[in-house]
Amino acid sequence: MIDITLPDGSVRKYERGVTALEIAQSISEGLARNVLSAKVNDQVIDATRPINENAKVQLLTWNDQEGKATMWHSSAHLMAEAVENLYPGVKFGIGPDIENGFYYDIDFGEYTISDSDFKKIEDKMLEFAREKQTFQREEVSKKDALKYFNEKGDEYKLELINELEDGEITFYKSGDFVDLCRGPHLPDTSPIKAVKVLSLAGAYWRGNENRKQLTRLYGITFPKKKELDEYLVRLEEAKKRDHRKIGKELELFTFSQNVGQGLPLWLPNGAIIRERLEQFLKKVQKDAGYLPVISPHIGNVNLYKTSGHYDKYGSDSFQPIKTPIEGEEFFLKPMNCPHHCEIYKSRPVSYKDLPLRLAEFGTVYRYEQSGELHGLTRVRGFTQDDAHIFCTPDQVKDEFKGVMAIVMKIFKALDFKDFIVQISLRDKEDKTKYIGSDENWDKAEQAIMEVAEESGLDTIVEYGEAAFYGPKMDFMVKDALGRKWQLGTIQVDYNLPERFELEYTGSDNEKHRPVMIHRAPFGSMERFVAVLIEHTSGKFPLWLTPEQAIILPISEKYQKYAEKVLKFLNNSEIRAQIDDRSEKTGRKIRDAELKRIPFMLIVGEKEEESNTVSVRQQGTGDLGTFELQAFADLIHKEVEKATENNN
RNA sequence: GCCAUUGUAGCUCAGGGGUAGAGCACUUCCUUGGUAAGGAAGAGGUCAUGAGUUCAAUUCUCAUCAAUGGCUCCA
Repeated sequence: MIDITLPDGSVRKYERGVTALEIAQSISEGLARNVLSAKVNDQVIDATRPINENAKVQLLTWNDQEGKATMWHSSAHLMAEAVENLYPGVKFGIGPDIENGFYYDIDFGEYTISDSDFKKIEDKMLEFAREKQTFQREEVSKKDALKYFNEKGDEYKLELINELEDGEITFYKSGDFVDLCRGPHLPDTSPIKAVKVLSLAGAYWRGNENRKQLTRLYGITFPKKKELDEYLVRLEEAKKRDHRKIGKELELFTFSQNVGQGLPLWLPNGAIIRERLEQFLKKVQKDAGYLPVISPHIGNVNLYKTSGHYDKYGSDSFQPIKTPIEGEEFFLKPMNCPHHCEIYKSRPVSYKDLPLRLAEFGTVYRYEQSGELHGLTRVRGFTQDDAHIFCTPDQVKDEFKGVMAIVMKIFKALDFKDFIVQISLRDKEDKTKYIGSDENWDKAEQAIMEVAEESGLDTIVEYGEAAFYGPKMDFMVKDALGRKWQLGTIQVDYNLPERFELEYTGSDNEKHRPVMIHRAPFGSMERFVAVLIEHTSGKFPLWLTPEQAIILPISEKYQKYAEKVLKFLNNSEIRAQIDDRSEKTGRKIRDAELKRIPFMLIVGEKEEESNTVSVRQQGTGDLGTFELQAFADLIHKEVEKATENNN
């Protein structure tokens, strides 16, 4: 007999070789029906695998993320089985579960497949699922594994098997489909009641663009039809928050083929929001000792040869502009740092001048691959809220901390709670991708790790994700559809000061090399506004919104009074307009609601007589009658509340 | 850049080898109204661009451009 410890701490005795499924059955039939897999001593395994020694066992169901993962992983096999049945001879790459569902990379060979084929794949999957096919695990020798896929002619699986050790190779068989797989899997296919093949995409084998592109099919499955329907509704809801859609509806920005791909045009409403954000950050930065600078949009090719960017990105940039007579070459600036280095060099610097913090909302241009462009989040021309801090090595940590404080201030002001802090360090294996000395890299990486630890924020560390010139800390936020975007960034750089031979005179009257910190709390104005739109569904905080109030006269008779109210509001620094169309009040309210204008001020006979406004709040409803000054105070108080936190 | 899909009025979309339609928005007129759509009339499109097939192409074919979902990339 062995002791099985359940999550509630209770210990039960079972025969050696008991399975999680049997344990579930011993507790209740209902539980047994719902068990998808099991966590045994922190390892997730098939619910049908024997347990041979004392263990902690957690039964995993649809309510556990790991249970879902098991179901989706098995669903990937089910989809592969369906595809193999419908398109004999196709070859398979990998097919893992993902955050929402699963995918399988498939080489369809001669077949061409499009989304019109999804239905029959789904139908076949459901057909197999209803057969209650079991997932049978089999340990196979490397030799036998190679033999099987050699006969099948699947070079992708052969490649994977060749990288595995003999003795750790397992196959799973469901129906007629046999796959190389570590598992775990469902006991059988019966929990899969609703399936949806979501999309198809090209995906390079092993993520390498020089290798063959396979067809990736994305799908998701559920134990109940209703849950699938709800998921699809949620997807539709999320799409309504898409910044591209809201940007169009609220007239925030647009694109024109005549201007060019990835080159956003900010419309007045969007420009107001962006300006407000810039003003806000400028004030914060002024208080934090930053100095404004302005640099041109192009720079001589030699500047980028000095910085090292020319070698690294020269051929992947917009190509140089040439002067007609001299033939001098200029690049559109892809970043502001080389210009700022030259500003640093414009006069001798003493240690007393440090830290020197040079800030600029600098517009940069990068040639992004056409397939990568995406609304405002990935563009070819954008404005960074950039600054470069030049300091002594001793000041790095404090400066880094100071920047983090600014990022947190911004996130707090805009109520961004759900962000990821990622620290990107060098690839441990391949250090040839980076410029700069080992010693300097170690110093920089250590400083970041220390500050991160002291900040108390949850961080994730990624090796191999560093910029080529230094390690960095990025602040990532998810968009409406769960895609991650990098916003703020802080990067330590020991390399550019070397390349530009930056110096300062120390208290010892010797020359020393400063350290540089690149930082952009918003990241880019374009991307930040995009994420802000998706987080707020276009209901911007009062201090940012383009139009804070709209005055709705009941009829033309009250136009004069409406103008008086408008004048008062404008004098009180409140952004407002009058809806003077000859429409009914209900219509004006509806339109203002849809435009997400925070306050609607209804004025008619009553209001004119008493010198008041009837206030309706967007999304909330009637707030009652306010004296003009009382309404202005209400707005000012709310704006202050939001901005006070920030200062 | 690669794979798949898409491109018809300002927006959302229907249509289809014989030179185009709806709703909303817009303009004008009527209506002067109290918390999410008042009524009528009118104006709007080389059917993304270019070539080919055809008596005839917005519709079929090809190319180009752009957008969408991914992959790769992202100083």
